[in-house]
Amino acid sequence: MAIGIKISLNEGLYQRDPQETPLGQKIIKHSILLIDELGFEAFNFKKLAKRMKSTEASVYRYFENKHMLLLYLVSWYWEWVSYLIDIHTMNIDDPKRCLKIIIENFVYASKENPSIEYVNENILHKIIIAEGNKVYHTKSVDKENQEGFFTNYKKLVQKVSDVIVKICSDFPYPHALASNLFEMANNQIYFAQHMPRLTDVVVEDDNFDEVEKMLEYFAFSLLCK
Amino acid sequence: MAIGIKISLNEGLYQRDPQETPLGQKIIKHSILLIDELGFEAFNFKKLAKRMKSTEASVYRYFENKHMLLLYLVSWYWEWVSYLIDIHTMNIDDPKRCLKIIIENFVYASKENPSIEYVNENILHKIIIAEGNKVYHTKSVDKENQEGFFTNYKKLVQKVSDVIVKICSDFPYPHALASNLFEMANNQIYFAQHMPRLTDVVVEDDNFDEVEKMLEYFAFSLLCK
DNA sequence: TTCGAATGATAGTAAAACTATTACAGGTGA
DNA sequence: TCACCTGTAATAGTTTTACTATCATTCGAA
Repeated sequence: MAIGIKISLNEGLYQRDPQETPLGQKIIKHSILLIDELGFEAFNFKKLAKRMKSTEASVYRYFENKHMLLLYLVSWYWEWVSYLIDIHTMNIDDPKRCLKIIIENFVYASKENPSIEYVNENILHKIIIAEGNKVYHTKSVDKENQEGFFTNYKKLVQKVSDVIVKICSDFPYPHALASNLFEMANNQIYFAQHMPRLTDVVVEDDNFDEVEKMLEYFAFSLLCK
Repeated sequence: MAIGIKISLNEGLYQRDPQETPLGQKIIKHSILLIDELGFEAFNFKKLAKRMKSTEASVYRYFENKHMLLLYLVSWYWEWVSYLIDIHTMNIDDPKRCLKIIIENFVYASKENPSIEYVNENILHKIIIAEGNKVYHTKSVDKENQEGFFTNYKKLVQKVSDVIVKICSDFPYPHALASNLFEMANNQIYFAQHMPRLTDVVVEDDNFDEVEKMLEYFAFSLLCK
C-alpha cells in the first residue's frame, strides 16, 4: 500500500500531533514496541524516553499521559482497519463477500505491510488484543466519549453494521453484531493464546485462520437462517 | 437464598482468607464499594484503609496488592454465577431451558439478594462489567493461569459448554460460544450505558431485559438452525 | 497468667507520574 | 546580522503510589 497516507484522528487525543515531527513519530514507534514488551501497566514515559534516547518532558509535550497515548494508538488502529476495509471492499458489490473481508481484516489487520514506517502494524495488533479495551474501561469514558475520542470505533462499527443490514435487512442487532465480531476476534485470539480452555480454536504464531473461520461461522449462521 | 454458603476459591489468591475474619469481610465489603466509586485505577489500599477505618498494613496482610484483590472479587463472582446456575437448573432437564436460565444469570447475577451480607452482588456486578477483564489482561496471565487463578472462569465456561452440547451435539464451538456469551453480556451492557452507538439495545437503571433477549436471540439462532 | 495470633500505629523507601525552569540550537523575518 | 521563536534537552523538584518494616496492643485459647 501507499507510503504517506495520514491517519486522521481527533485533535484532542494529543498535545502536539506526533505524525508531524520526527520526534513524534519516534514516540509512536517506540511506544508500540515498549508497551508490547512491558505491558501497559509497567510501561511509563520515563522508560520510553530512555529507550528512545529523549527525555520524559519531551514525551509529555506530545501526550498528556500514558492513557492518552494508548488511546491514540488504539484510535489509530480503528482507523487503520477502517481504511483496510475500504480499499479491500471498494469494488465489491456482494455484501456477504464484504463481510468476509471485514472479518479477515479484524483478524489479520497486520498482514499488510509495510505501510507507515514508524508503525509496526503487527505489534500494534498484539497491543490491541492485549490492552485494547482498557482505553474505554475507565471512569472517564463518558467525558472522553463526549469529546469524540471513540469516534473511530463507532465509525468502524457503523460501517460493518451497514454491510450486515445489506445482507439481512431485518436483522435486529446489526451494531451489536458488528462490535461483538470485533471484540470477539480479539478476545478469542487472546484466549487461544493464554487460556485455551475458554475457546475451541487453536492459534499458533501468527496463524489465526481458525478464528477467522469461526467468526464467519457465527456471523453467517446468524444472518443466513 | 441461604445465609452462610462459603464460596470456595484458590488459596493463592489471598495471603489470609478474608472470608474467615471480620476484618477480611470488611475488606471485601468496602473494596467493592470503593472500586465502584473510584474505578480500579484510582482505587488503592491507602484509601481503602481510611474508608474502613483500618490501616494499609492490615489490608496488605490479606492481599498481596490491589490486582490480587480484584482477581479475588472477580473469581468470587464467577463462582457465584456458577452457583446460581446450579441451583436454578437443578431440576430442569430441557437444555434449552437451562441455557435461558444461564443467560438470565449472566445478565442478572445480582437479582438474588441478600445472600452474603458483606458482598453487595449488585455493585459487584457493576465492577465485573466495568473492570472484570482487567484481571486477565496483564503480563502475568500465563503465570497466574498456571497457578489456577482462573479456574473458576474455566469451570463456568465448561458448565455452559456442556449445556450447549446437549442442545446441539454437533455445534463446533461450544466453549467459544459460552465465553462469548459471558463477555458479550458484560460488554453490551457497558456499551449501552456508555457508548450506545456500539449496540442496538437500550438499558436503563437496572433493566437489562433487552440484553437478555438479544443474547437468547444470538444463542438460539446459532444452535437451532 | 501467659502465650501467640491478629490488628493497629507509625515510619520509611523507591518508584511513578507528573510540573517547572532554564538553556540551547536552528531556522525565519525584518 | 540580529532579534526571535519553536522544538528539544537537561535538571530538579513535588506529590502520590505501592509497598515494607518495626513495634505496640489487644484479646481469646491453653
